[in-house]
Amino acid sequence: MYTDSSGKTLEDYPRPSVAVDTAVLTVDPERALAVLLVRRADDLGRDAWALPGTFLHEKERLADAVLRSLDQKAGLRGTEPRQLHVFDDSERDNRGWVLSVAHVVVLPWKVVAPVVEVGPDDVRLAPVVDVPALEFDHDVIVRMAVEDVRARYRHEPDPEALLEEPFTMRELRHLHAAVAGVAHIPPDTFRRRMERQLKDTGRTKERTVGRPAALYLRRRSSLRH
Amino acid sequence: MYTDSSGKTLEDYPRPSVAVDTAVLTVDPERALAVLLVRRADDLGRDAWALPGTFLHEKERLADAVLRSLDQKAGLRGTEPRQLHVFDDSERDNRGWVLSVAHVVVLPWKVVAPVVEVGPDDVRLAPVVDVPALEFDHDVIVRMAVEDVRARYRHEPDPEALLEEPFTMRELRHLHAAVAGVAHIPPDTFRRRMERQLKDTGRTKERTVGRPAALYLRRRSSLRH
DNA sequence: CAAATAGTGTCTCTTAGACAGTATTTG
DNA sequence: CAAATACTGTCTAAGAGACACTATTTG
Repeated sequence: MYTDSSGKTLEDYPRPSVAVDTAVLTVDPERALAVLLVRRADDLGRDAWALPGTFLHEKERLADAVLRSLDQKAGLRGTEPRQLHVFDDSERDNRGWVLSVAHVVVLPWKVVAPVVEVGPDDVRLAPVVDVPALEFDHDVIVRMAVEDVRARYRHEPDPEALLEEPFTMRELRHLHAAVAGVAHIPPDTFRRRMERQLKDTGRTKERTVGRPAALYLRRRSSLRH
Repeated sequence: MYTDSSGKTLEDYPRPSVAVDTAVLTVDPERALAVLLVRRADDLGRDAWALPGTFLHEKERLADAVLRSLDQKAGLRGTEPRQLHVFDDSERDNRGWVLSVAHVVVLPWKVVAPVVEVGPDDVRLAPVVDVPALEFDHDVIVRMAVEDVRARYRHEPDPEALLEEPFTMRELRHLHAAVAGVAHIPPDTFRRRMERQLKDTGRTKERTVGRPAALYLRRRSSLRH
């Protein structure tokens, strides 16, 4: 057995339980940024809402634990979790000493909709502007997740590949407004900022009211969808 | 004992060892951004270099473990660690399943100098442009730490409070050049960007060659120093 | 005075924002 | 044609970068 500089072995150190908790964000048809919540019986047996999470399995990767918890709790698959922060207050979970690695996952509405619409009663979406009180420090995780995603959408067109390609400038703009949480983004300046970062297909959207809109692709087309 | 939704208790889950590893960055008198390394006997008993780190104690906060490891391994105190990332490859440490929470700490040369100059032989600084091969994934941690600090210095004057107040624009500019890893920053545009974020003392530096320079304070003066 | 350093005026370029105009479709 | 939507031209303001100029000190 290898030892560290003090001659102790790994077994000589206390080990915390390690959990992952995930803010799953999506944009609903009303163009609101929303987060997925799961029902959870709290200390007193009352219903409460929390983010989906799970404890780490033996030698499991954190991202795999995130995907496993989303599959088990909400039947969601195939995503790319990003780490946000480790919550390490020893009192944060009254079951014991639990570190939680907070993650964010962004999914298209098309993927989330079936889960919350026809799925079980203990999964729901809440708009991020109106999240109910959550268990543990999950309110903080939601805030960090929203900030993270908004920062990523600030300068790049749809970095999470929420839109199906090809898409129009209008669709892209509405998506960015939803993520940013604003009602309106000026179309002309938005176009000029984004156009150089997109690939023009040369095609236009057919059978529309008004002048047909050009169709674009992301430069680095996502493998998703 | 509280249980989770599956009826299992905390003890039913495997628990990884959890470590912290820290990139301590400073700017040396030659104006190079440098990282603190500690000597470590590797698998074969040969000398190798690594970042200072330690295993978490019972219910200890991560930031406290970072401070404890810096005190023990290098005699450094009084800092504000920031989390960078959790490294979770189960094979990353051949002693067993170890999660490592990487941190970055930025310290003034005045604090680091005594440790590396008169301190023990198994602590040294390496310029970040020329870091030797490190144990584990510590090379990656150094890269992330440097990126983190550079991003923080991009738009704000000395956010880590490396300079003692008051300081001149020239001192601030040289510091920012060191952090960014460039030989020169154009003085006029640098001044215009930073001046509005500083508090002018109205005083000037005495007994200098050339016109005396104005002395500035950070707006939100640090509690350190 | 020369040398050295501090600081300013100003030009160009780029970009965001605002706003009005032109272009192309449906019905 | 009107209505609707897509797109462009152009003005203004702000900021970065470059460069020359002025200002204030020491010796």
